[in-house]
Amino acid sequence: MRVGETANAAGAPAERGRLDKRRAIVEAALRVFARNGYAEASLDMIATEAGVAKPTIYNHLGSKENLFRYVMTTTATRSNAKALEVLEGFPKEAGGLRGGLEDVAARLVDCYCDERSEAVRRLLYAEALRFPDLYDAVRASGADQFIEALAGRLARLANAGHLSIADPVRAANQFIALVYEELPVRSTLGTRPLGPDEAGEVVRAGVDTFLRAFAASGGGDESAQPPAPAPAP
Amino acid sequence: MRVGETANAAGAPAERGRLDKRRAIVEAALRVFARNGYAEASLDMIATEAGVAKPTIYNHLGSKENLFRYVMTTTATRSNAKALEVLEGFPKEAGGLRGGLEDVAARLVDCYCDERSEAVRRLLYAEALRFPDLYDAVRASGADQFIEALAGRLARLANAGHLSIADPVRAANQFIALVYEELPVRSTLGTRPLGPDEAGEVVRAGVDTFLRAFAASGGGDESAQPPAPAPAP
Amino acid sequence: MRVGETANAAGAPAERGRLDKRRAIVEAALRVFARNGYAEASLDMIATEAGVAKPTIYNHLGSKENLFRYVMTTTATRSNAKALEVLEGFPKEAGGLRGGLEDVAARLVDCYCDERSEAVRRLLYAEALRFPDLYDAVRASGADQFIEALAGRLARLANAGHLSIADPVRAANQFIALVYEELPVRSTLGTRPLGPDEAGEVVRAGVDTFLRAFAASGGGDESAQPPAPAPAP
Amino acid sequence: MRVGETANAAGAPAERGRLDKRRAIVEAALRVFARNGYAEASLDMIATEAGVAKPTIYNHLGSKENLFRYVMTTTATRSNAKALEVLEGFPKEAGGLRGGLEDVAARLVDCYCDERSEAVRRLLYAEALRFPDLYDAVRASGADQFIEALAGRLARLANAGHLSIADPVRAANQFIALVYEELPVRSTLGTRPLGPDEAGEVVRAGVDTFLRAFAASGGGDESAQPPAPAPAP
DNA sequence: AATGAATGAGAATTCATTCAT
DNA sequence: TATGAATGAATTCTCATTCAT
Repeated sequence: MRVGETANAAGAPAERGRLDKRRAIVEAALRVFARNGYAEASLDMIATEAGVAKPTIYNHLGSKENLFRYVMTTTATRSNAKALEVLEGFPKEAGGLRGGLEDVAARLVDCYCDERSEAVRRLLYAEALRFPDLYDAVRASGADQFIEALAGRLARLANAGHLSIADPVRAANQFIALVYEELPVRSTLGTRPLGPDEAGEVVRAGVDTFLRAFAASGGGDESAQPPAPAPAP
Repeated sequence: MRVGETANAAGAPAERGRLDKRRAIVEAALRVFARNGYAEASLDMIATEAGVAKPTIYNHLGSKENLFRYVMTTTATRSNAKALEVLEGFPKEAGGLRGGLEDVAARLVDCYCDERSEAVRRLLYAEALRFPDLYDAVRASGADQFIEALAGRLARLANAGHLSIADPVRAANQFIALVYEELPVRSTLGTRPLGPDEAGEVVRAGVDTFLRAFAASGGGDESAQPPAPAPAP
Repeated sequence: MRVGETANAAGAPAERGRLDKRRAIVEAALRVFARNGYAEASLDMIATEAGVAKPTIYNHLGSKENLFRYVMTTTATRSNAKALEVLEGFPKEAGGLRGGLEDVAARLVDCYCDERSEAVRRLLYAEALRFPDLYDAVRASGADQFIEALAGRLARLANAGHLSIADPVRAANQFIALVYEELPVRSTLGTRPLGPDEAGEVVRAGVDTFLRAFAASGGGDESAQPPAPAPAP
Repeated sequence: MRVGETANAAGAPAERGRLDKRRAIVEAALRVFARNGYAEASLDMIATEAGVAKPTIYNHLGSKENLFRYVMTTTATRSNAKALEVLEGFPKEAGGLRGGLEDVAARLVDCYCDERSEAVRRLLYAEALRFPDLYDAVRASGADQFIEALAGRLARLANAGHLSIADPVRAANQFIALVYEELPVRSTLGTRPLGPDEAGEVVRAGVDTFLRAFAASGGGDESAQPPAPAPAP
């Protein structure tokens, strides 16, 4: 039994203990990698934090590199699932469009700013050269799917005449850029907590700009926000 | 006897060699850190690549950590200087506004995609937790200055009635987000070269969205781009 | 229901499987020890190669050290039995003496060059210090018995006047030295296959020298070989 | 400066200390390898026994494997030099032939039974599979040279009519086999000291058999030894 | 100022062995 | 009886750093 396996549904009690250990290892590993980066995370730390002996990690995951890959893809997949759930609340009509977008954006940003997501993002950057394939794998199982789904939602709104969008994929990318990209800077790459509603402000401003750009021209945007007062930098 | 950089006739040869070594060390260090990350960059590699003995690095820079800080801030400062130069070409009138913005954005993106900048960005992410102060230092001496300057330029255009911007700092951030943020993904965090004009497309689309959102409402945008046909993703 | 080869009605099936496992373990162990030496042979390898679980080895043989001892003495005993069989063809008269000795020597050398014998010899050398008693045990159950038997045969020939031998044990040792000792060198200690008839040449030359030295002085050696032309080294 | 180097004649004082350390490492390594075999010799032991820190071994010799190779070839080369010296006393005339051969053989056997030689022999056997090339290298720089030299001496005696030898290389091999090969068995592969004159007896008996076989036929062997009384096995 | 040499501390990984089932 | 899982101990090797020159 090795890495890729999924638990057999009705596990024997022994199997149960085994899976507990495995889970403990993976969770500890994410924490330790997040705190220290790949190179400076030692298996000693991970073993201690997981409450298992070092060789147990090797029994389960094979090697440090493999453990890292597993932790990263697993975590990214979980994050992605949450992000996709967010899309279910995507507005489908013009009525409440702004509010709907803000809501979706806020919850999306929440996913992105989750401690684990931030950790994965930092680690991907950090190890982009050591694990070039990993970035692609994580994107494929994560952000790319999300972009596609978001593009589909935007296209529907455009088809219905509520938005004016030529290239939905690009618009999706721009949407995310507008509502999120200022935040890593403000949180020092997810290292420092954001102030209350700091994310909210960025989200509202981002959605505002997005709607200014893409709201269907004749479009009665019911609640065109008045120019907000400049927040402190 | 230490002499400044102004026409010192005599006495420099020894001092000259010393500075050469220091420069060689710093340059080698950037390359090695960029390739391997902080933890896996060994002073042996750096010393070899710089053509000096290991203790010489200590003589000049004190410690690995200090060398890293020095390399990062120095490089970031240099990058920033280039970015600020770009702003000098910023358009000041409505005529040629789109072209001017595209030009500025293109050159800015060029700076951001420079090998050294990408390396610094990756390293900042990677070591955000180990060197939390470093991120702030680099931002302060780099991107923050640039944002402020860009915000100033935008504000001038707004004052002149060419753009409609309530919060120039936020608009500056959004400008950068729109014209740049898609690129790291496409280049695998600066690890893979971009296709020809891949950056150009992103830049044009970003400026287009920016102008849709912020062009002064009555504003005769001389060349309002028609909705582009959707490019292949 | 599995039945043994003697008509034991009841009780054997489980026992049968057990013995099979034991045999599999011992055989796998010999191969693995031979390939890797004692220290670098892991019980994992042995278990895998034997097709059993690691603890099963402990159930059967107790410990790595004990397994090693058992494998070595067992194998040596088997080798010895074969060598003793060879002696049954030992010539008993002057007629065909040379041919008979060559024949015996050839078959003896064959035993010595058997893969398993070579392995045991290498392992004995390798572990002479770690298992000093093992060497004696293996000698006692192996080569020493053979020397004694060979000495007996030579003594009989001497008594019958066909050979002139003062100390039969020493002569036996010298016989073996003459017909065998060049071979380990040529086969890199049993690690490389010998060329065709490489062993044959050494054997013939050895027997020739032996007969020159020990043929009964008046002795009509029926086929005193003329000095052979020097073979290529 | 690396492995193969020989000391520069007039070493600076610093260089002197360096060479001392290197020598200490190599000598300690031979002892530890001899006691424990390759696999069970740890660099910790070697470092401790040499009185240096572990990394110093790596600085000097690069890796455990390389250290082993170096120790083996170095030691073998030294042994060989001694063996070749022995040949200088080789008898050149019929007069005193037996005594001369016995003398040479005794001193040769002394070389072979030297603690270091025995250790190298054991290690070669032990690691024949792990380091197949090493055996050849050691033979080439050691025993093979000696065999050739001995063959030359025997050929001279044959040319002069004092011996009757068809194939001198083979005769050289047989000479060594006769005077030496019984000894490893008696000393448990060099692991146990030989009794007083145990080697002497084997040597005399070996030379006796050799001369019986190869003394020039008409040859007045001045002191044809009477058949010795059989010694106790 | 620059360097060759040396080292203490710590890294990943493997192994013989033992439980609990 | 046979086994999957777990582990303490030990291995090779690397690294940042310091001396003596």
